[in-house]
Amino acid sequence: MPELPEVETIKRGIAPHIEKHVVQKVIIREKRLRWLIPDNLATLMKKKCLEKVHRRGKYLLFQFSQGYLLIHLGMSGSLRLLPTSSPSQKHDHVDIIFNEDVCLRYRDPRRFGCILWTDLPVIEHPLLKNLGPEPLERKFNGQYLYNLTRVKRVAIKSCIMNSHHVVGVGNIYANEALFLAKLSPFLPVNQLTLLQCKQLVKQIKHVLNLAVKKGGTTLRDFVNEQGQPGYFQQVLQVYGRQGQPCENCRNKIIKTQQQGQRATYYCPCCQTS
DNA sequence: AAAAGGACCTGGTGGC
DNA sequence: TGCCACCAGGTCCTTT
Repeated sequence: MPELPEVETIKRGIAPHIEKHVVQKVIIREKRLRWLIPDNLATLMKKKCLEKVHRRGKYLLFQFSQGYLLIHLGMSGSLRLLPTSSPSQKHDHVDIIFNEDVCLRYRDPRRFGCILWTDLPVIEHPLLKNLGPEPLERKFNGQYLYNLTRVKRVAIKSCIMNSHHVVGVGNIYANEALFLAKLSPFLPVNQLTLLQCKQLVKQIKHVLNLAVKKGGTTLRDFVNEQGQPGYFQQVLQVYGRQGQPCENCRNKIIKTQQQGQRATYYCPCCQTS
């Protein structure tokens, strides 16, 4: 389930191998992702030079000599670099072929991801233009979070997972950051003090930076561009640890469904405010 | 207006 | 062994 660290890991892995290369061929085996892959995508991309790979939130942006390819991995998507001759398997929906040694292969069993093309300046694309700041940039700071939340009453966990407020924080890292900041996931955001906002932002940045360093989190199916897992799951403090002792106070970690939505993991002893 | 819930999708798991 | 219900989760859309 790729969150920001996983997408960043993939970006760093693939970029050196495909930047400044020209697309020779695009194979689309299944176009029914979250939205249909455009019919003319292969024509649009053929013979175009990939200038640079960017990331915005959990989106990968492939900047071509003209136009951008947008890829989102949903929760089960992966991008790997393979020799063009390697046989495709089930759920390998798209190949972007640069030469016989370099094929960028998109796999997504659950098809929650998307592959789209835009000729607009990419930040004006409807999927990107309303996104909040990048969590690792200075614009995302305690004061920003404090100002944003004065008139809202949602639970803090929902707030930081909302991509209009800050991008890239999914369920795993939201749970982890709240634990490290010693904040209850259910706390209404307008009750946060400025100090608490600063602590939470600090921990979000900390946990994301550490996860990038570890090459992401692999719970079930995340693999990097080489098909290898990440190692951040070894550092997880609460996510997936229900019934196990809190590393801080040894009380049991609790798992609940947050308003029937995503699973929330927390320590009821340490995360009290 | 904000918040909550629904929908999309498939593989893995656990119960019977 | 087989069948089935259920869960996982990112994000847009719809409903409250």
